[in-house]
Amino acid sequence: MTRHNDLKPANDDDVFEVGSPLRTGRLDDILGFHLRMANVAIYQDYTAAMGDIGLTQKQFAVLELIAANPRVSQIDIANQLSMDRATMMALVNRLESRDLLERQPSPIDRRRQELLLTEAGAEVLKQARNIQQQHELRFTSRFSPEELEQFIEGLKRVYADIIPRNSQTD
Amino acid sequence: MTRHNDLKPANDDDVFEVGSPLRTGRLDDILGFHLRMANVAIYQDYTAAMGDIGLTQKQFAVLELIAANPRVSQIDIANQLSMDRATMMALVNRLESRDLLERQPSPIDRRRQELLLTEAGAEVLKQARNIQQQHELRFTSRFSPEELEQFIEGLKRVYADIIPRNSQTD
DNA sequence: TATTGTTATACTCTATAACTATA
DNA sequence: TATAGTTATAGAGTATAACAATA
Repeated sequence: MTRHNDLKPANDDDVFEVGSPLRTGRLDDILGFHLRMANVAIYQDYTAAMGDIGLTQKQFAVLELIAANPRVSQIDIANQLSMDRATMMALVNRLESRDLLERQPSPIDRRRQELLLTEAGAEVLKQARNIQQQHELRFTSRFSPEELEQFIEGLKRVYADIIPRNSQTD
Repeated sequence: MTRHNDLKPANDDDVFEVGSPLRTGRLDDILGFHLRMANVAIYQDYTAAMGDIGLTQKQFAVLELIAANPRVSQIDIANQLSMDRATMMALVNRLESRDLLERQPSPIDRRRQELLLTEAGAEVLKQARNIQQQHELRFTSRFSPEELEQFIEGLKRVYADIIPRNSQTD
């Protein structure tokens, strides 16, 4: 229950008591640390909420991208999400084996497989959207509309120059 | 290079051109999506920057927490980072096998192992901090001090009620 | 030559369950 | 009974490299 580590406070601003969190030390000054913690918090709530459906955040994003861009290729989705082709392949395989999407060879470019939601996929996506909305609200409700807009703008600033991962040399 | 998918724009605000990113559709309204993209952007830059040292973000955080809380136990670190005990175990094993930290049985509570940085661990942490600082700056430089403070406050709001994962029933 | 899909391998992280020794 | 550490297993994501078919 309690820690035996309640000694050696680093400074007066950072004393801790039994049962309190650890000193975060230098981590507290690191943007990436807070970003990761926020991501973990959302990931955990998302996963718990989505339990029955069993769609990961990435899988959900892929289904949404296919819904918004029918007949999109794996590589375009991968680039959009800054994922590797091979990772995308594995992810699409999983969704295909659950019959949530299908691959169709492109008539224009025969290297390509076009991705389409199945009826089951569209149905699952619909259910997932509802759950996601509830989940989302548990976090967005902590912000005023103006705050939220500004916050999301900050997030976009962080990933503004994110790199497509399947471009050049291989 | 180009996509063959340049048809069926969803609406006038969302037309896309050849070579442009996909339509993100509903994803654009999802806080968790932007948070994950921001996290991916930082993760990729971090990983590239930390290449030679080979410390993951989590491993770096664990070393920092040990540095700030000498003789801390695995479970306290796990709770602080909202990680599972078993995951923490594996992570500490990796760091121990690289001689970056050592486990010492607690004289007070013999169930516990106290964690301490080795000299090599302290040295690696020092190097990692320098690299991390350069990396960090590539993102924080996009914010004014006031913007950054507000942005981080938002992140903290998101993970304010994050759950310790090793508390109750198991 | 470059691109898309594909397969294979290896590592990390995550989640769960169970066991042990200690409290 | 509950806790800390431990072990084992399985699924998911990530990174890299290579190959075939096609552009």
